[in-house]
Amino acid sequence: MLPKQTVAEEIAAPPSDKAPARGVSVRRVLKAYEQIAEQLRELIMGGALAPGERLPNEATLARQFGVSRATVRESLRVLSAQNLIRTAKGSGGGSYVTLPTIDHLSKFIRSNFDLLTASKDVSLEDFLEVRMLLEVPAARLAAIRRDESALERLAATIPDEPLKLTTQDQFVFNESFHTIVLEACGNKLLYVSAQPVFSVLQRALSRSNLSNAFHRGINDHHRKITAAIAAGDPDRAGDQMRTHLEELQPEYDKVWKRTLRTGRLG
Amino acid sequence: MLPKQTVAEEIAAPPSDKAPARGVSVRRVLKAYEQIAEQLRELIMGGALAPGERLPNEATLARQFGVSRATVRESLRVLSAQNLIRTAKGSGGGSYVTLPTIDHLSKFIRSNFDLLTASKDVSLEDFLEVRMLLEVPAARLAAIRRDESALERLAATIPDEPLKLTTQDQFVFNESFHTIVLEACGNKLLYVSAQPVFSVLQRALSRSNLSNAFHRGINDHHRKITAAIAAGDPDRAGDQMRTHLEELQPEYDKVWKRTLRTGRLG
DNA sequence: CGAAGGGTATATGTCAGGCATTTGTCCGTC
DNA sequence: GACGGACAAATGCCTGACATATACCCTTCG
Repeated sequence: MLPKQTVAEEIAAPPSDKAPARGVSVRRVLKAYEQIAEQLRELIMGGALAPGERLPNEATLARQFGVSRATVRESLRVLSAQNLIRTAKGSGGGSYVTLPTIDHLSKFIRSNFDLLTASKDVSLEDFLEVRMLLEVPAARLAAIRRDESALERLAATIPDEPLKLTTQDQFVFNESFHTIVLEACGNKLLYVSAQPVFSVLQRALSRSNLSNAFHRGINDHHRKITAAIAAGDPDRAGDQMRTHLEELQPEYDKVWKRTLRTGRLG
Repeated sequence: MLPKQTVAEEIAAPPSDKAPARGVSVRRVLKAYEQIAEQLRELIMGGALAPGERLPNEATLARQFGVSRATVRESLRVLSAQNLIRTAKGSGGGSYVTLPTIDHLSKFIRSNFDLLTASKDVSLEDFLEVRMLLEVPAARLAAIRRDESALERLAATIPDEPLKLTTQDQFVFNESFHTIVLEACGNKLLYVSAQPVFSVLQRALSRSNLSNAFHRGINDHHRKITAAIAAGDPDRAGDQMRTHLEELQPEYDKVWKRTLRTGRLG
């Protein structure tokens, strides 16, 4: 007989989707709401249901799929958790197909990266490494593709009187600066890849008490990077960003372990 | 009076979460299942509910939150769609906290990137740019951190007799090669960032008919990259990867628009 | 003594039906 | 023409019940 395995154990090591026990290929029995969600999902991904389009109402879907309304609703919750549909009450309400926005995606990735920090799979060094890989080129690209509005917004993230700000406010400025650099690089895919990485690191730092000198130093860096971008000098912008990140590293080292110990959300 | 706005219009441009209509800060009314999902989610993210831990059964949750079982279930579907819990039937069943795996995350990101290609926000150039940014350093790192097993698996992805393979099989080899390079770089965060980008591009190509000469060329590149990694020469590995990607670019150009026209899943 | 087999408790999965609430629309009134 | 109320169309949520899968225990038989 097959070795006994309780549900709890199976959940710890779930069976792979495509690896059958033996040669024959079989699929796990899918619950009704999974099948419905899957079908609707494919209709959306395949373009059969265009963004903005309205799905049939729940009662109709229930009839079409031959299930109860409760089951349909559970499927719809799955889809809406993935930002594929939105649902509204009332007349003219119903479920509408939506494309996930960059920000949805960014938020989702970030919260998952957050969880990765808790696992042993990914280390602080990994985060810093990827951040360096993405933000240095982003600064370079920003210098090449800069426009007036980006430059203005960048300048606005560097406070004139840093000493008058609380640490929390400092971090708001800080976060804005890096976000705007990523926006200014003109590549939304790069933005959405780098933003969550930065964001996780940032939040780790934001829970520590940092000296005024530290914040002054950061603002200095930011000013230099901004200047290089404004000058349209990609090499200098990249170098400045690299230096900036390298000098931050020791601070992250100090804070990281404490973050893990205190728990993820604190 | 405020301008009229129907549900459908509101869905096209949903109100920002944090931007209040006027000075006072108010929150949108949350549906019951949203509140419950949010609470449970925070318990998980905050570590109050550890991975592997079992949630109370649905009836108990319903009592605790003061709602019906159906409402609790809709919340649980949301969480399980985000891979935060898994649910099993039967005695010893219930909902167990799980951390999303790297592969879950990768898959999810990929399917969202897929949708991005359909929007006008992200272009082919953006994809190629990010891919270059990530895979070139990945090849460099792989050369530095390589180990025996990775080298073996890399070699196995380069067929000796490419002409005997179907196009589809070629792509399986192809995909394996790049995936293994990303794994061999030793940074799981880099892996999970780069894999979806690569994957989207790859699938676009895989629907076109490519010449045998093309496949031979790719295998050649792969061989050179593998050799550089095996030799532990990061500079050469990076250069070879860059060349490889640059030479692929024209092919993507040819295929991309057709992919968009035929629809995403076609 | 050990293995096989059945019973049972415990959960989730699904259904049916109904009432509450929200919201767009239509229509009548002033 | 503006205002206001009735109405229709959806989702939101509830109650109660039955179906089904599964772990665990207990009995029985080789």
